Amino acid sequence: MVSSTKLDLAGHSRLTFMAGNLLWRFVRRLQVNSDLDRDDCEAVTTLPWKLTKRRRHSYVLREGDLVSEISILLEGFAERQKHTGEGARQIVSFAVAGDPLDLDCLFLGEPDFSVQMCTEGVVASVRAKTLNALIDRRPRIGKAITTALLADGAVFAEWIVNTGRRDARQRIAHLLCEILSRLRTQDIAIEPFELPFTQEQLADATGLTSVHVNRVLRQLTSEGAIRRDRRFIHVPDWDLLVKIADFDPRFLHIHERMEAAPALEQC
Amino acid sequence: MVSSTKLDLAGHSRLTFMAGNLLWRFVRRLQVNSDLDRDDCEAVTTLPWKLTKRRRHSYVLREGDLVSEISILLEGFAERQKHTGEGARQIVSFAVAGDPLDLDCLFLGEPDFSVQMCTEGVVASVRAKTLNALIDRRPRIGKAITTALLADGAVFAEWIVNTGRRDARQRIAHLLCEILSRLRTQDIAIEPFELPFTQEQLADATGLTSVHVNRVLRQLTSEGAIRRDRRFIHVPDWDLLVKIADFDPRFLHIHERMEAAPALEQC
DNA sequence: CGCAAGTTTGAATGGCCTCAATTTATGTGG
DNA sequence: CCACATAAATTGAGGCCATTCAAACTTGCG
Repeated sequence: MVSSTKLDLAGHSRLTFMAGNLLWRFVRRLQVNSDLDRDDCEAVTTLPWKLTKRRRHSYVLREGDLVSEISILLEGFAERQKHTGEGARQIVSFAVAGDPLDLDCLFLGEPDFSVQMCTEGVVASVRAKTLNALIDRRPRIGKAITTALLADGAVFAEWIVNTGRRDARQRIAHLLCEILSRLRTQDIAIEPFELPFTQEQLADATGLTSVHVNRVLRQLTSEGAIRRDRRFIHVPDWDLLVKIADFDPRFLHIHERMEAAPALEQC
Repeated sequence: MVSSTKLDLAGHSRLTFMAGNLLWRFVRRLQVNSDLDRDDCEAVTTLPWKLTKRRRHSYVLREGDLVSEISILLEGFAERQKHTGEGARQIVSFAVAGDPLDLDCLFLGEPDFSVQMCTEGVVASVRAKTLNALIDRRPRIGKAITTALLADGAVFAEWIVNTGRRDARQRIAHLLCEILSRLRTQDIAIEPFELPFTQEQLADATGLTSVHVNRVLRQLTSEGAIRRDRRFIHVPDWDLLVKIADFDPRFLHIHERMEAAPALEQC
């Protein structure tokens, strides 16, 4: 087991100390698809990360921004979104703790999307140059990053299927299944699961309107697939939800390699 | 300007010679996003590629296949598709000459999609091991491959926007604009543009039915945005089509670096 | 030339949208 | 801790875009 006591960051302010801990979530995310040894992991966590507390609805990145820093979500939820020329919004992915928010810009440059916080949360950022240097120094980390980004791409493809070929009820159920599955790989979601998305966010992620999402949520509730409490959604019957959603988790490319990951300390 | 006369492959059988020529299309595709010097380019083209002529509708790859070889499309059109549990098909991307077909499997392993030829065409394949070794030997090529794959991911994201937030007329117009833009980077499409997709393929790519695609195509024709001749679609008024489609090519991440690419000989 | 694949057209249906109003939650300042 | 303002959720009525079903027609291919 790796403790965080060796981090350069130890001894700083409480926030900084927590940061060192939280960064393991990013490492764990990389390890979902790749094998990284102890040295690799420490090389990642000991980069000069800058931690920022973010408020709900704040923008981490806007379309067209110059990306000189790369951001990782360590706590909370965020969304990646695009807009049509007519102003309609489409959410193209959600990020949970551990997920990179704009890492693909390291390769592609200028982003054609925005990233906005769904909840308050914590974001770690590091200079793109620094991260590039690390990748050059440690090809295995570069490969792990590439693989993680391509796994995100596979999720994009499934979203195309979701909006293109499933009805509203299936779309929403599928989205819920996906988010919950991804949370589990980070040991974040303990039953009962809770999701902090507004109905408008669910609508913009599924290509529906918030009015219709409201009606579908009611239907899913009456079916017993979900239970609701204010903005939070519980899933009392996972199997039922999976069945409704036509959910096959293979597109997530989650390899069961968690035993190799260091335990995530409580913060 | 770089000519291809120095290729090792020159002097082989006609097919092999053509192959060497055609492989520059893949190199050019990589150069859309990355800088590769002469040595890098030759390192790619001189890999032990195996060329295969493919018939229309044949499968290059099926979901769940073991991917021991990586395939590149050198001529023709192909589609990447997924299926829902209920059997509905959704096309998640089209490939044009030069595009990799399953290169992401090099990182992700088992594919969760199928690849099928839309037209007859030529596919180059090489052992995954061999390509991996090349990437390890030449990190710049690895980075170019990563970047090209992430650009494909950005196209996925735009497809989510397309199916989620545009109406049928815009969706089809947008798809046509995308394909034509990508063909141009390969100097393949000379006016008048021609597209070989069936209406069912357009439907499965846009989340519509073929019946409705037929009606929308007629509308686009009556508007003067396209002209049709059997299975082929001409675009007499590019600007009009772009306007209808709400098409902003930035999501394609095509950097105008074509002058650095070698001229593509006629075959 | 004949079958299969693809296109075209019509009619009826329905899933989801639009518009609009009301109720309930959330958050902020005093 | 209440009052207020704002954000989010809820509900109803009406309408349209795209679907479904079905049939005729055209093109492609062996």
